[in-house]
Parts: sequence; C-alpha cells; structure tokens
Amino acid sequence: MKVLTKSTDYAVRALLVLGAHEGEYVSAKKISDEQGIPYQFLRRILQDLCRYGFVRTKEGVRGGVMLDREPQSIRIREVIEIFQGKVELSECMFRKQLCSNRTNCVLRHEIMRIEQMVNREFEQITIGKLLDDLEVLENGAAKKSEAGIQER
Amino acid sequence: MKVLTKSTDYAVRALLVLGAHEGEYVSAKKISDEQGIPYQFLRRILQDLCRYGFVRTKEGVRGGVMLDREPQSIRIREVIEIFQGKVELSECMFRKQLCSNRTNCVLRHEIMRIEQMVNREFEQITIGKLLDDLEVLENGAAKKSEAGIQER
DNA sequence: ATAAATGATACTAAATTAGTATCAGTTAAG
DNA sequence: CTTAACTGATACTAATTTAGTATCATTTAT
Repeated sequence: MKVLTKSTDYAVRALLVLGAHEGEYVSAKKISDEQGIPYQFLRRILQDLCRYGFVRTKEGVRGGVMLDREPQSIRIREVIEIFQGKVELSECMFRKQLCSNRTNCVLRHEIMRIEQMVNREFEQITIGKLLDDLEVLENGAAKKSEAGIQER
Repeated sequence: MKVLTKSTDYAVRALLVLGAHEGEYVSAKKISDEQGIPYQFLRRILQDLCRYGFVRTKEGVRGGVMLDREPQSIRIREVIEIFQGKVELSECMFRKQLCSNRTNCVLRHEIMRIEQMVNREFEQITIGKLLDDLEVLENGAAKKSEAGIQER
C-alpha cells in the first residue's frame, strides 16, 4: 500500500525547491539535477503545476519556473489531488448507486471515516510548513548562517 | 489514490460471510455467488487466508471454508497487509539508508505520522466489529428477531 | 545567430492489479 | 465404486496505472 506516487513526491520536492527561491525563476534542469528527478518527467509535472496555478513559468534563456502562490497556502492535499486524484475508497462501493450489499456498506463507512482523517491531515501540511521544518533541520544540523553560508 | 484493492475488499467480504456462518463450512462457490466475486479470484484469496491461518478448509463434497479465528480478533490491518503489504510511504524514502536529501526528510516525517494514524485505525476495525455494525443495519431495516430468529 | 529555456504531446516500459484457466487430489453420497 | 462437489496448486492473460523517454516547436537573453 503505497501512499504517494513519484509524481506527487517529485512535485512536492520541486515546490520546496521553488519555495526556497521565491521570486526567482529556477530551471527544470536545475531542480532535476539537484533532486535527482528524471528531467522529462519533472518537466511534465511542472507543466501541470503551472496549469493549476501553483507556479508561473518564463520561457527562454534565464527563464524557468517560479512559485505563484504563497508557500503557506499550498496544501499537500491539493498536490496529491492533482497527481493521484481524490483519496477514494475501494471504489467498488461507488458504482451502483449505493452498495448493493450490506457487507460492503459497513466497511465503506469505516473507510470513509479514515479517509476523511487522512484528508484533514494532508490539508494541514503546507509547503510553507515543510519549509519551516526544513529550516529547523538545517539549523540543528550545523548552525551556520552566522557567516551567511548557503547550504543545500 | 485508492486505499483498498479488490483483493482486500473481497477478502474482507468473504470473512464477513464466514463470520456470519461460524462453525459451518461454506463453499467458495456460495461466497462467490452471494457477493458477486469472480470465482477463481476468490479461490486464490481464500487459499491465502488459509495459509495465514484465518480460515481452515475442508476438501470434497460438503467441504468449504470456515473461520479459524474469533471474528473480534481479526483486524482489517492484518488483512490489508496480506494483500497489499505494509502501509508504506513514498518508498523512495527508504532505499538509501536515510533519505539523502533533506527536502525528502520533512515530507517523510509527516507521512510516517499519518500512516501510523491510519494503521492504528485499521488495527481497531475487526471482522467482529463489522459484523456488529451489519447487525445494527439489518435490525434497523426490518426489526424481526422478536420471534427469536437467530441472526448475527 | 545561438544556446538555454518552456510548451505540447506522443510514445515506451515497468509494475501492479484483476481476472481466467487447468489439472490434480479429496470426500460425501447414491 | 463412481460421480459430483469441493479445495490445492499454479500458470497464464488482460487491463490499468505508474514511471520514464523522446521529439519538435517556440520563446528569449546575450
């Protein structure tokens, strides 16, 4: 049972990189190299993020991709929904108006409950929050930044 | 994002049927017909459930499958693990001792938290509990049992 | 003019999930 | 003592989803 696909994972990672460079255009090439994400795959992901208004792009030399929303406003749930669709139950339960057999219903009910929980959780996690976590991590690891050393 | 596969869904439904007939051998054929589950598919699922000790089987005429554990002791988490493996994160995060890059770590951390939640939930749902829910449903639908009809 | 970028989109490959088929062996019952 | 109703074991195919590659056109800074 895998929760996140590569697409979602890569998208989040790309958004984090962009969040760390707000206001700048960063090229897909750079993100790809930095994060070890297959270039063409990442390209498509970024195009999707653009279509959905998460990022804006600029063509040509010195172009690239830039966040187009506040990091704190970008919820992981949204990202998951773009690349994996809505969290849904054992789907069998949807087709046929309402599940024809009762045994189905009871499981369905429990699963819907759990899925709502999961959705609420993913709703609370934002790119902004993850960036904060990242910062804490970096500062903990080695308190640099005194000399203004930029790290990865 | 699909939570349960057909295998798990079918397995749970089969276990519910068996739980409703404790102490009797029920044939795969009957379960298949009753629940609309592809016969051969169900057969394999039942064999797995047998290997893992959830049910016992009896060959030959009048044979079939019977629960081999208390319904209340069978946790949905166990069933999911048999057919879908452990609930795991975006796997990319496991390979390589610990995720090589930091951006990975922060998401990973959150996802592990959520997955633990989900696991705890699925741990709480048992076949016995679902059977109880079912009973409530049925009684609500048409209150018989006044005449002492044994139900489950 | 050219190199560095994205836009759009088609294609392939790999993995997972779902479903089918076959044959051998067991057993109750007529 | 045969037959029909069962499971055991396992191989196979099909469908779907996920992952990754490739190509060509267009834009733009230098």
